[in-house]
Amino acid sequence: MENKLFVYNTISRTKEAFEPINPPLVGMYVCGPTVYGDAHLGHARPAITFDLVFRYLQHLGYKVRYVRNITDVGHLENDADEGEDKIAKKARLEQLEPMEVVQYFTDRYHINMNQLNVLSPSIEPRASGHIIEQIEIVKKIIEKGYAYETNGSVYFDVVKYDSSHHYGKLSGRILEDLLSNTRALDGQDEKRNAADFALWKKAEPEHIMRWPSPWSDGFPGWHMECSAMSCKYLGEHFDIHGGGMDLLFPHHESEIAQSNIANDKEPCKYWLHNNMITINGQKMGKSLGNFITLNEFFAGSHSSLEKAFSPMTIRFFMLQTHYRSTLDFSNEALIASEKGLKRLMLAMEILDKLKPSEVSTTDISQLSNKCYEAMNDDFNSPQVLANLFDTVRFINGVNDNDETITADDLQKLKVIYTTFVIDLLGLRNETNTDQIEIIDSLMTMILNTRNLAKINRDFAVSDKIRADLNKIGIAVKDNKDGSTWSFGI
RNA sequence: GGUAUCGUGGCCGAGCGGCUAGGCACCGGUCUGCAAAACCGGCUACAGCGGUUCGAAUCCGCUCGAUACCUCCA
Repeated sequence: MENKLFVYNTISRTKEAFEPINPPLVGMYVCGPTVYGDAHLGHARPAITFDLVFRYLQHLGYKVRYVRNITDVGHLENDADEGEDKIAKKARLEQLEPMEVVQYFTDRYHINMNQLNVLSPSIEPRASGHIIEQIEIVKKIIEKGYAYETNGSVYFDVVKYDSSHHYGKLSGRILEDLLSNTRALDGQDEKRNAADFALWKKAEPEHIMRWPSPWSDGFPGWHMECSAMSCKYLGEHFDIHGGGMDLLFPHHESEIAQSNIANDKEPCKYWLHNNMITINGQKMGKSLGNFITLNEFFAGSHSSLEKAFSPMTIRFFMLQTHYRSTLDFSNEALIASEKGLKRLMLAMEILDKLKPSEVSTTDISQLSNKCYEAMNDDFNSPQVLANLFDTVRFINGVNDNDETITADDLQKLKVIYTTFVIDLLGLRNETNTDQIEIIDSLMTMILNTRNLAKINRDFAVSDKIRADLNKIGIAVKDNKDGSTWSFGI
C-alpha cells in the first residue's frame, strides 16, 4: 500500500511518518476513564479520537492491539474534599462496595461508548487487577536506586532521574522551573523534593481500597498503572501511547521516567494527544453548572441544552474538528452538525438508489485520493468530511438528472462512502433498520391516502396529514414523482 | 508567573508561502397547490502591531485574549 501515514508526535512536536516497531503489528495504549461517575464530553473526545486511529490503522492492514484501561483505584476528590478516594467516597455515600461503584459506572461507560459507536478495545484492563505487576515495577525502581520509602509510601526521585535523563521532555518543562514554581506544602512532607511523585501510597485507616505490599497496606501511585499494564500487554517499548492533553503533565511525563528506569527504555515511539473541550467558550466544570454528561446530551435533560442531541450528532461534531484542536460546544454548533450529518446520511441513501448512465460528469478517482490524503495527514477527519460533502452535491445532481454517472463509477463511489463514512468515521444511520420496513409499509399506505386527497385537491386533508406526521417526528416531502418521508423535521 | 495548545467570515471549523475549504445560518432564484428537500447564485474572513519575502491567514518577534497543566492525589 502506498499510503504514507503521518502522525503528530507530541514528544518531537512534529508530524512523523508512522512506522511500526514490528509491522504489521501495532500496539496502542490509551488512558481510559476513572469510573466514579457518568461519562461526559471529556471522556467522549479521546474515545472517539483513538477509535478513529484504531479503525484507520486496521484499515491500512495493521494488526492492532488496542489497550484502554479502566482506572478503579486510589483516586482523590480533586475539588473540595481532601485525601479521600473518589471511589471510596462514592461508595460510602451510596452504601456500596467500592467495586460495586466501579462495576456500575463501567457498565454505563460501555453503554455510552456503544451509543457513540466506539469500538471496544482489544484489552480493557483494570488497575485493581494489576496490583502485583505494579508492585513489581516499584521494586525494580527501588533496586535501581531511583525511589525511596518514607512512612510506608514510596516516591520516585525526580531530581536524581533528571541528572541523567530529562524530566519534562514531553511537556516542555525544566526541573528547576518546576521546583521553583512549586508552592510550599503545609506539613507532612514525605517527599525529598516537591517534584517527586508517589509510586506507592500508604493507606490511611479510613481508606477502603487497599492492598498489601512490602512497604505498607496501600495502593499504587497513579502513573504506575499505565506503565504496568502497557508493559504487560504491549511490551516494554510499544508503538502508540494516547490520551488527553491534560495528561501530558505529570502523568505521561512520569510514565516516561518510570519506564526509563524500570526498563531502560522509552515506553513508546509515538505520543498522541487529543485537545480539550469547552462549552460556550468556558471550561467544563461542576462548579460552573455546565458539566454535561453524555446521557444528558442524549436525553436533552440539562438546562443549558435546547434539545436532545443524538450520539451520532456528538460523534459527527467531534469528527468535524481535528483532534488536536480545542473544540467548543454550543447549541448552535450542535444543531449545525445535526443537519450536516443528516445531509450526509441522506446522500448515502440516495446513492443507493442512483441509476447509472453512459458517462460520468465528474472524476470520481480524485475523491478517494483526497480522502486518503486527509487521513494520512494525522487523521484529518474534518478534511475527509469536506471532501465527502463536495461529492454530496454531485450525488444530488445525479438524482436530479443534472449530472450523470457510469455504473463503474457508481460502484466506486459506494465503496468510498461505505469505507470512509461507515467504516472509518464510524458514523451510522440512527434509524432502526429492524422496524423500518414495517414503518415504510405503513407510510406508503398513509401517503397513498394523502395523495388521493391531493388529487381531489382536498389540501386541507393532505396538509393535516403532513402536519400530524410532522408532530410525531416524520417529515413528508412532495416531489414531481410522488411523496417521500424521513425521520426528522 | 512558568509550560503547552490555540485565536479564521453571523456560528462551527479546514488550511502550513502564491490558487476553492466544508458544514450551518442568512438573502435571491428554479421547482411546488402550499411547504420542505434538492439544485443554481449571492454574502466572504484570517486577534492586534511590527518584520522577512516579488508575494503571508500561512514564516519570525512582540502585545492582547482563550483553554489545559504546573498540588497532596488520580
